[in-house]
Amino acid sequence: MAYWLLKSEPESFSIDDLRQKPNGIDAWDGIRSYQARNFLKTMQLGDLAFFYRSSCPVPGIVGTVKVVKTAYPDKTAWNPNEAHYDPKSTPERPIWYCVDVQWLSTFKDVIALRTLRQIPELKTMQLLQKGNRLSVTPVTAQEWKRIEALCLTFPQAQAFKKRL
DNA sequence: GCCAACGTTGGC
DNA sequence: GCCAACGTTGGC
Repeated sequence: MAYWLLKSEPESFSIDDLRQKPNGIDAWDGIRSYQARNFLKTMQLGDLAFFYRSSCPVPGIVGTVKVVKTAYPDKTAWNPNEAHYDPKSTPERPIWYCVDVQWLSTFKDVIALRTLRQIPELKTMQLLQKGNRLSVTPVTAQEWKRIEALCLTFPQAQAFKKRL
């Protein structure tokens, strides 16, 4: 089982948007970076991911999700009306892929990027590396555990633990 | 709004 | 295949 971090801008897709989908499940689509796509393709059923919100007043981790469907062609790439339309990708030769994720938990408080930077054990996080722009990054088991420990100080910790 | 970092494009 | 120009991301 692997751990990940998925970025999303709350103005386009928030963790509440995901939670309100049927069964809290939706496609993590619109990824148009080869590096990020390659990570998507290595995801396995049951992998866990942090939901990170970016481009907002307090960027940070807001909850967790689970991979419930492994990589399959991203249909939004074929639709000219979609923001992430890419004519180079076709149903016959798809370039872009997505996975399905299911909402697991929303933290009572965001774990701000600013907070993450202050934790010595998290210095290795890909998210925190200089110039990192990848919207899909791997998280090590140690990093996951360290952040989970942070979560357990939050009031909603019980719910979080139960769901995992 | 600024700008650093980085990926992509396209001329050569 | 090089690399300058350009576009995008995303924190601040």
